[in-house]
Amino acid sequence: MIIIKENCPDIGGICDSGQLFRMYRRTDGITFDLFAGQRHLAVRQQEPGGEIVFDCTPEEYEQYWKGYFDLGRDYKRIRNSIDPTDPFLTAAAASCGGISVLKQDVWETMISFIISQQKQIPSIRRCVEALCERFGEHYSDRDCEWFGFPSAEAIAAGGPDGLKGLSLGYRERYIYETAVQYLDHGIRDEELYSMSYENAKQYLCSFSGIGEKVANCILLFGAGMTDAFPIDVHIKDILYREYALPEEKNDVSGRDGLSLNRYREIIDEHFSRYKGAKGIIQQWIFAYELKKNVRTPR
DNA sequence: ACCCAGGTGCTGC
DNA sequence: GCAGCACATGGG
Repeated sequence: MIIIKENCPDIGGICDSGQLFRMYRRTDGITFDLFAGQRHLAVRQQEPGGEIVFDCTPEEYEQYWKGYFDLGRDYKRIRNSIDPTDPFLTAAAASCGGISVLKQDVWETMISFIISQQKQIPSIRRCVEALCERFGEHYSDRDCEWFGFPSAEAIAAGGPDGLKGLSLGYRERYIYETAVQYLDHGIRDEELYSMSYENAKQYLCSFSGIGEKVANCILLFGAGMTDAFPIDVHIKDILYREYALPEEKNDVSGRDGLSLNRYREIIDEHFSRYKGAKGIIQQWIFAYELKKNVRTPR
């Protein structure tokens, strides 16, 4: 058991944040089961931001989970740096500023976010879990049974048709091809960490089914590149609604009325001041938007 | 029946 | 460079 008392992230908020897909809330509402790579971790937290209990050894904590939850970063400083004249961001940080950006396994993040495209989060969770059941190794500890995240070897060995029946749709081909490509030219996670943002993004985009948005998710949630800023439909909704100019909103109908480069411009204008934490801010406004849309948006 | 989801790749200009 | 389109599957 490891107990953290100071500067604790919001574990429930992380569970619902959409940056990972294999974390589950138990029926007691305060215990969470997290599956990452081949590992299982039980975490308990009575209230958001309160004391955290990790069910693991000190070695496992120091070696893996501490970095995984990004506990070495001063999140309070980031919250305090927020522009008080920005009402949306101020509200988002008040509601979701306890969410830390995770450092997940790169391969797992690649496949998870290839699956994520054109899917809602509950559906992504089911697909990732089904993939683990088919190709992952089986494990158990004293209170849990689970499947580890499958290796590239396992997926490639299944062949092009090995992914059928998992509701992956057109992403089947992307996943199989990426597994084969990864065996051919995949690099170690540490090598990716040491690359420049641009080179790392270019490398990731060389895989089938990984484009600009998914690459940014991998860099943010898997490589610790905290200035990566994935632009998805929810972020577009936010930027259009909260930050676009009234004139330009007059001309067009909705989020698709603005070009991708215009969105990049808006991000530059309002978020570049948070250098080193731009992606963390992205995660906070994304999670805040999800939370607000808890029932039938539009 | 219709629209949408943490998009990507391909075509044609 | 950018717009337009096909690509599966499930939910509202």
